[in-house]
Amino acid sequence: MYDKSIDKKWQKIWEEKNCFHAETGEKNKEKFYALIEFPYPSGAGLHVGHVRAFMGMEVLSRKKRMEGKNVLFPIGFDAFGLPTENYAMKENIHPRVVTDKNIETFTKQLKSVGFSFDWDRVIDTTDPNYYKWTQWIFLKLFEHGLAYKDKTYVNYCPKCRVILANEESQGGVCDRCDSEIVQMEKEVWMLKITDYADKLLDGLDEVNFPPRVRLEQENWIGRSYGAEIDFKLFGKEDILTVYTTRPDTVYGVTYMAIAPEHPILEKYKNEILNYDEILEYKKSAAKKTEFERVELAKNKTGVKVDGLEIENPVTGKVVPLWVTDYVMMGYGTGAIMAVPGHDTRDYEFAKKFGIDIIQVVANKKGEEVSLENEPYLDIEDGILVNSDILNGLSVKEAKEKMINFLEEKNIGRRKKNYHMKDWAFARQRYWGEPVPIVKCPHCGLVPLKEEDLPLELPDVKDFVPGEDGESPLAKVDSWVNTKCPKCGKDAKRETDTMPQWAGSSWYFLRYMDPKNNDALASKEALDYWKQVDCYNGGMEHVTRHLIYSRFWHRFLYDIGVVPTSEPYAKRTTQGLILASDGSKMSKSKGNVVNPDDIVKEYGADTLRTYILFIGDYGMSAPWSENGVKGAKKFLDRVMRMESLATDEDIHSKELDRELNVVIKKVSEDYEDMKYNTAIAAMMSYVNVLYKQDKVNKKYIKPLLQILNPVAPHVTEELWQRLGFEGYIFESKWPEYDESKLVADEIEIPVQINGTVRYRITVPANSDEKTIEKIATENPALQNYMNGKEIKKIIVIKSKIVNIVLG
RNA sequence: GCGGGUAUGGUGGAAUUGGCAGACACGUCGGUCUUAGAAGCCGAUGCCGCGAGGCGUGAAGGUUCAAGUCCUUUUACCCGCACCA
Repeated sequence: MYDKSIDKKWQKIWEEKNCFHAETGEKNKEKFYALIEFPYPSGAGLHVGHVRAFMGMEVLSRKKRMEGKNVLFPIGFDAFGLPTENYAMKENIHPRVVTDKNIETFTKQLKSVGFSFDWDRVIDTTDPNYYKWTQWIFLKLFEHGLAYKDKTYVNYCPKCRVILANEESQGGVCDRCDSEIVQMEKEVWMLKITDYADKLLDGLDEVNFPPRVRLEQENWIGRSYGAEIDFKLFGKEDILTVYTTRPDTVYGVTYMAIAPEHPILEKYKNEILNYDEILEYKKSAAKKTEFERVELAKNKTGVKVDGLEIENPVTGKVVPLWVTDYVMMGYGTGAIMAVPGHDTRDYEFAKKFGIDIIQVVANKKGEEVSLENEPYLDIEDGILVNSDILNGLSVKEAKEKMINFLEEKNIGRRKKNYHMKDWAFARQRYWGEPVPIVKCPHCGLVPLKEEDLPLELPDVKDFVPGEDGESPLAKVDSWVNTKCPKCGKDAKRETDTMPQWAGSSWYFLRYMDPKNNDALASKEALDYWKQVDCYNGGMEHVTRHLIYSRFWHRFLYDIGVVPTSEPYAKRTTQGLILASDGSKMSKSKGNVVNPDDIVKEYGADTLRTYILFIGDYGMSAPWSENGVKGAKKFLDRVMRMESLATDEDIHSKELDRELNVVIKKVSEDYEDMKYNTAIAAMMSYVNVLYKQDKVNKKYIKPLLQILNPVAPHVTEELWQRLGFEGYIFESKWPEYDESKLVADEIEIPVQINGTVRYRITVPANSDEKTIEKIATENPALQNYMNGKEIKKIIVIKSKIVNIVLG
């Protein structure tokens, strides 16, 4: 029986021996850096989802160590953030105290599952010795013009009283509390991630990410190729620049449209005859929630601007200007050239407001098509018509020709555009890294000197943020008031803190050298560990943490701090664990499974084995209490092999084969993260051993070794009981013997017209001719002949025979 | 609306990429052990049929000697983005 009391015994030994510590710079071993997304230490404690997410790399790490690699498998805590702060406010405890307590709980829980982390390298993003370097990177970004302060429209969550990045307000709701986001104009710190859009896209070619991860990042960055065109305000000096991906359709422009927030409205308010009406529209548009905007998408609204007209610089044609909220200030230039003939939105708008619709792209034969009910969108093989110099060209040719024309005439230019926006990098909260910048009335924004880092959070009693997005730090006069590092005169500190994603954007570098006081990590450590070899985490971080950290890392590479351009060579993802009814586990539904309970009742190895056996690692799967019992039963059977084991000289060709097959299968499946089938193969092997009265220990020893990464406590215990030398975790990974994988004779199914009818036994390496002969000579064939003749025989060596009768 | 994914027994899930569908496990049934139960061990278990046999991978077509796997059409659910100009 697997008695859970052995868990503690081995965990104590591993801890005392410090077995899983990785030494930087070891020359005679190949390095392997396995990374898991470090947890946020919430009060809820460890979740079975964490265990699944960590187990993938845990198995790989233990295997690689046995294969003689120098494995870095670290753990830490991403501890800044709102939940801790909210809890601290509610209970009136300092977030430092809450964080320390939660980290302690997590640590205990992680150790009770038996994870083989390097506990000497634990990091905590809220430790000043850590965030000193988060601030240092910020200063470098500032120095290189990638951190700037700007007054823009930002996403604001009224409930959390905090500004959110685009990535944190997907779908128009707050990442944290699901409240509706409002747009607010505010001056905040931004990081110029858009400068890195191309590098982030191109870098995807250098790494091994799952296709859907790659795709989501590509879509999120959203690069498009097109042109900017400078339209003229008719009779004025000003121009109205638009961005379009379809410069070929410029002859089809019948009106122009701008976002309600477009500055040109303010500038020309004295000449706009219906300015009041437009202001009214602007107000009502701002009031619409994200939800309403999407819901009402089909019903376009807008107001015509009386008093301003726009001249098409290519055709000279003058068209009306409209204000509409289907044009966004945040994308392109906030203004579009509307081509209702070939754009769905423009078409709907034109139909509703009775604006002309002109066809400029015809089908591939050059025939115009009816625009009665819908726009013509087939750009694949369309031919340009009604377009003067572009007539007769394909869409692709016309685009090129028009862009060249625009650049020649200096009325436009080739332009790439991105969906991704700059990163709003400020939170109006206490529990975050202070921004190391001083606001000086004389010198402007002045960075702190490097030697003055870390800029520590002041110890305060009141963490409640102000009503209108004011940071609680603003209330701490003694901290806010300081001297300008440049001129020495009175100045004030920046009171916003960094967002939660700051600390996690570089933590994988700190693991390489976690206690260094002179650099984020030493050059020696960075050069040795280079980059993460395999990084496992959730899909939910693909457009947040994974983009942010790739951005920071690429920046650090560009300024010569790190030796590789990409932080993660390979990315893998685990699926969700659902509740037993298939719904999501959630605190409110009360269906969360606590790993502690499983460890206490069934032992750590049961939890580990079950979670890996639950299904395909990348797919979600429902929790099953019976499944847990099944895993326990398997481990019990493994333990009971003790009574099967013998030193007697019993050998079997069949067992030799089974053993070599299972070693091969499990070794390969672990690498492919197919843990469920690896465990199934080991179960089958155990079933085979149970058929024997006695089993020589040589058939058990390698099984324990390949099972060790999954069930380290059980295998370590049985290893010791069977008297094998040393500890199993430091034994050498077993190799399989290729020559022993195949049996002497194999059974091959024979199909008649595609249905299996009988089986034949042939020598393992028989050729097609021999197999055909044995198959056709089998008397069973006669039962199916019935006067028919053999039309064809297909023989697939060592797999199948199909005899076609007719 | 666009992009991606999934669908296989009573259940969770396998299936060298076109070659025995249902590995492994749960559940159920039977046997064994026991005074009895539990645990263990052994066996059976896709569906219909007494049987020969037939039918079976969301649905409908197709290609092929052979299809869960490839093609065409389609349905449901999940995930991501969303007026992307």
